[in-house]
Amino acid sequence: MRLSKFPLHTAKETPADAEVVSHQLMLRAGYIRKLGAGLYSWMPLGLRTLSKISQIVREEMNAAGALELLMPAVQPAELWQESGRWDVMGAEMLRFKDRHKNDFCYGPTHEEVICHHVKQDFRSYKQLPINFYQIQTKFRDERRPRFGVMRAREFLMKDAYSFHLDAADLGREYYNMREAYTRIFTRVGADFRVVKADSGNIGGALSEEFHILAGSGEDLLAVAEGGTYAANVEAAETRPSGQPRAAASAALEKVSTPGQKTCEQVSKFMNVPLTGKVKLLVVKAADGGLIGIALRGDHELNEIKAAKHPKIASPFEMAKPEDVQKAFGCEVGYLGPVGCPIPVIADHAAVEFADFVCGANDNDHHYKGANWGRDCAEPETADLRQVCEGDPSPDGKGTIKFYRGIEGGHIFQLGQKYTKAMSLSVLDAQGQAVTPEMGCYGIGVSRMAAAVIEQSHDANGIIWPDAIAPFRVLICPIGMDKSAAVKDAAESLYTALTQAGIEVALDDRGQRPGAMFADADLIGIPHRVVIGDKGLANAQFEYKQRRAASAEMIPATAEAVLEKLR
RNA sequence: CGGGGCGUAGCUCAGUUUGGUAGAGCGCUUGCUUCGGGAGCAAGAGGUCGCAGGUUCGAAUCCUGUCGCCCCGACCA
Repeated sequence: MRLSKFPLHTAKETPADAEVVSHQLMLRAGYIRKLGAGLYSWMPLGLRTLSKISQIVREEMNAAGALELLMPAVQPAELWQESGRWDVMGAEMLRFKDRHKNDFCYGPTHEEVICHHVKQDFRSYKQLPINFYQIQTKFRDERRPRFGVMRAREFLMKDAYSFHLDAADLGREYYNMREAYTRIFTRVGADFRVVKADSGNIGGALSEEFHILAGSGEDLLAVAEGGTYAANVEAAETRPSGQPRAAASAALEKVSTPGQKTCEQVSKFMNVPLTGKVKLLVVKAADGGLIGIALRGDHELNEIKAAKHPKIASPFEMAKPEDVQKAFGCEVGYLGPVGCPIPVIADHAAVEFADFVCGANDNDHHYKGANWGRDCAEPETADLRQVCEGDPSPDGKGTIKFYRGIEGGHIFQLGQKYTKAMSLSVLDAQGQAVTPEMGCYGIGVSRMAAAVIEQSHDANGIIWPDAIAPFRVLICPIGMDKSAAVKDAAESLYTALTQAGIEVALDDRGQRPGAMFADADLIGIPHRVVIGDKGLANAQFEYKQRRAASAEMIPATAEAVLEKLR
């Protein structure tokens, strides 16, 4: 590609509304342009990278035995009513009517549609297993789109759906996809981790996320140092310590603690560590009433775990302060398990110590020397808290450390949730109707481009891995319009590399060197060849890898350049 | 959804408090000089000041409405 014929709209100044580095650089380098909130056009330069990621995904999905198809982005409401998600999805799903006043949505995902098609054409166990995928534009009306294409409303996604006769075969395909994803993320050049995940409102049993590690990531990951455990903190388990609780040694004593409402305040006021306090949260119970959740003073509730507890309402909802006042006769801030008027579930860690401090269920008062079993009932326990950095890994191997990550892929074993809802069945070898097991596997293709930039950039701009760079090599001729030697050398190198199948760009815009170098660094082309009279006098090109600190001189031949690309 | 902020040239922003002929830098066009890390000089082009209504002799500026965009929050015992 000759840059004189290619729209390279780079900017020196950082756009005002871009917060994260990838968004800033993609705008400055002209990869994307914004159309509206969470809506971006991919300009020719950006589309080259986006297409490369798509192609890697496509190649690995094909190699893994999945079959590409393409479904409509617009979907009729009936399918969603059938699965029961028309009412569940909420405002995130963009809905509209056609001219006949029929309801439609712009597909946020395609479980319903693929189930519909499998139902149309699949009758026999002999036709299973099958894995369909597509690379397609999705729309999710995010409550708050941000970070450019990283959390856009419209985005490019690879979504795959597999169908199986039994759970064992689903498990096999799940690991097949896990392997394919690992190859995809590796080829794209990302530093990533596979972590256990919460399956969210998609449902299903087992699920894992592929996270691209970056400090700006929206997700917090709990990874075991010195072990293999890794999970999104949303899903990271905690385990009882296994240490027996010390015997009660102090008498229960009510203490005046005027105005001390938070754990931190009480801890400081009474001079006890946060780890010696039990806090009580009041939430909506599954039966419509209220239920207390006891946590150690320094721990935080994991709402996702709470919502999964059979006695706690799902979706999770904190009790209103008025309702707490009515039930306890005191303000939120003085609640505790001793003399608690509602049932209590405790996190494991909240029952592992004796002589604790807690709210007295009386304004401006706390208890000290409180003990489970003596001053209040031994509560039911469960894993309800957020994992902490430094916790032992739940599998016993290693210690938890936190990382930030950008979710680039997510794989699920859905089981029969959708196949059942959509009344899908095939006949097995015995002629019996069987509901297939289903898996689904997504990759945020457009997000991945931004995530790689978050991970790979410097003060001058993007640093693309070779595999997804819009061009692998950029030729910068110095004084091309003045020097016939430079022009000839640049043209013949350009031709030779093109013929060798290398994606090469020739900066024939007639820019000054500084401007060419600044653009080269900003758009992040991994290999740069500078051709000038000085070098040619010694039969040399200057070669520089984008990531390298300095350039080197190489023989002025296409072979020498190709050698550098190997 | 709640809170805060911003809409003025392609981009980044002044100007609004205190109403009086629309500004700068970058970018763009032309010419000359320059030419190894975003050149210099000169001459230009480019804005119904988000939109609608109102107040006023006069509105980018004041008032009302509206649309768009951005940020923060949605863990509290």
